Amino acid sequence: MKLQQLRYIVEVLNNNLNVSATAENLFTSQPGISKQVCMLEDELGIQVFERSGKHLTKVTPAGKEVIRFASEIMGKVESIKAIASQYTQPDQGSLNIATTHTQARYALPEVIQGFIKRYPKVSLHMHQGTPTQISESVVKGKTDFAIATEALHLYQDLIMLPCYHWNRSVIVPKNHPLASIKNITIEDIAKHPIVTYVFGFTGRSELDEAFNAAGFTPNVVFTATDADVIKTYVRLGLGVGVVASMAVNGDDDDFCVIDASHLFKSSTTSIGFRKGTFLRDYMYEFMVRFAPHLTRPLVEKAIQLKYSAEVSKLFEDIELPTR
Amino acid sequence: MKLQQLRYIVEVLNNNLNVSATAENLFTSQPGISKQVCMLEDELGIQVFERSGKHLTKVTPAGKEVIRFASEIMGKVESIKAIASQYTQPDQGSLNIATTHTQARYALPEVIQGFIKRYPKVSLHMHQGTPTQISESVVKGKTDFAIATEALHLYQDLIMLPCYHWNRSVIVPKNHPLASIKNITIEDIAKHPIVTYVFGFTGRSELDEAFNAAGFTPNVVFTATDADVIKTYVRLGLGVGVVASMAVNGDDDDFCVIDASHLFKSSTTSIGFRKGTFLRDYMYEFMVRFAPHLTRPLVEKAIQLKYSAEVSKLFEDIELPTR
DNA sequence: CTTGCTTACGTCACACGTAACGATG
DNA sequence: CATCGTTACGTGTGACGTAAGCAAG
Repeated sequence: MKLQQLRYIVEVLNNNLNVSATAENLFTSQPGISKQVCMLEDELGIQVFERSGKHLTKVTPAGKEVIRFASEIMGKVESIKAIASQYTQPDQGSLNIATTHTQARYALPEVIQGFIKRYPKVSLHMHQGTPTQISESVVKGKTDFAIATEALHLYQDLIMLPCYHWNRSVIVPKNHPLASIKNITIEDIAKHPIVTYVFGFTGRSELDEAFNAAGFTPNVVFTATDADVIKTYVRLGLGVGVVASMAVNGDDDDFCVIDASHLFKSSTTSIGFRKGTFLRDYMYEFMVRFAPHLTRPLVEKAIQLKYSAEVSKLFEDIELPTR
Repeated sequence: MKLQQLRYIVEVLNNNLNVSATAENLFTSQPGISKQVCMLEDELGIQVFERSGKHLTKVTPAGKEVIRFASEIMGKVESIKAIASQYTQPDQGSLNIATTHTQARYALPEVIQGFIKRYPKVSLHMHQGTPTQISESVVKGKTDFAIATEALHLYQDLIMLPCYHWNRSVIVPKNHPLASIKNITIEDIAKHPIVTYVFGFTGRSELDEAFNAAGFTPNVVFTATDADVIKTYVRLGLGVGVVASMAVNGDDDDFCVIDASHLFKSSTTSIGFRKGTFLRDYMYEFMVRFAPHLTRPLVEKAIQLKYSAEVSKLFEDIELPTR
């Protein structure tokens, strides 16, 4: 059994069982991969992939389990390299952050600015995507951190640490009837068409929940994955916008911004990373900059835990900031 | 980076930094290992081992971390092999159990008899040792299961599942003064010299605790690691024996056996295995035979957890047998 | 007929073993 | 001087790339 063979089966799966594509991505020859995969299967005495003729059609049950372990092994190999770099070039390396537009646009800029100043030699990459894509990218080891409000908790192989709570605001054009109402209610909003986040994004579920609880059905006429787009359509008069408050804290003085923290349950944004991987010093530093309560000892303690319930417990007594 | 290189550094550490000894154990040449270790160090750009001249003296801090990951990788490599065997020869394989004399002699025979009958092709190996040796042997991946009352909980990389409670009995020769006392107390026992387990073995700590709590100092004149030896010395009139009740449930009619379950806190024997390894079907089967409440779904649930506190919680509502 | 996996074959790296060398205690 | 790790060198396995063969949609 060779490390390459394990890498190959993992990557073949990541490339939808297309060996040719895998070969291109790994900058090697297609027969090379094919042969190594067969040799591994021979050595193990099992098929990892099912074949119809000469095409790989799917992964066998045994293959799934093997690939799962193989993937963990590759992760740990990366960790060993990271350990080495940590000792040879503590201030150099790369930091890949997978996150949503909301975080990238409103929560992260300041943190990243400070981080880059402190670690100018670390090359920082932002990968934007849906919460699901984000989580999977971290699980697969393509990115180091996932930062999102949704979906992270669905992945058992992620360690997920709460960072901050945030609330929503309602935005309407200045001449809109809602602009003059005091103590706005769900009922008030329900009378108007709504423009907000796509389902599965940026705490969208809390919105639906609040309407449900109040006995109304929200008339969502338009959804987008980011607040900038939502704002644009609110400006066009398409409806009432419901967005994260941090997205309207700035200089949007062509809007009327109505705080809605009393209407919707606050959401929590978390940072997640892959279980069992080594974290560079600068990664700890990034976390504490993003969420000051995530000190290194606390994070290390959380890493020891595995079950999300235990992690929640650890954070029970910690006051998270609200933005 | 090659799997062998990782195996080599792990094994060199296991052999107390003696490369020659490592080579012998791995049935390969000493220069081969030496070279691969150097090559790995070159590739990583760090020293794994500190050298004084040409002797390996100790492991560098970076080396410790690297070896930790390397060891996990080797464990997962074994898991992949186990998965393959599970699919090719579900009833064949090996089962290595590390345990203490008490378990091997009194708790396991029946279970093992049944197990061998069900899985005649599985080769079963018992490794006797101190609780510490047992735990380490599992942590290092040399054995599959650790079964013991003590020390297991000290190892973070072990998943440890409670199996059964057990109590102690006092044994004295038939003509001994204690033989005629009704409702025996700690005070009664404290008047006599005591023969019991070595510290760190078979729930010895509970014995000291009980004496302490009652305000007496036990006069322990002789300790042994197993009940058979203890019995022998009780027969010689050396003192009063305090042993696990399961060790005297048989045909020891030359003794007076006095139940002492009201005097000492009961102990719990656990089974432990290495975190993150694949368990063969027959391993699950072994566990459920040893401790009927350890059904496969329950064990799988426990595997998901990582923190011992969570495991304890999982078993809170489960009634363990007492022997 | 195109896409895509496998087989065949030649080349080159490299893992391993033997033997000699050198350092430590 | 005995133990033990490194260096030197020769050999053979095997990983990889190129080219040809062949099944599926």
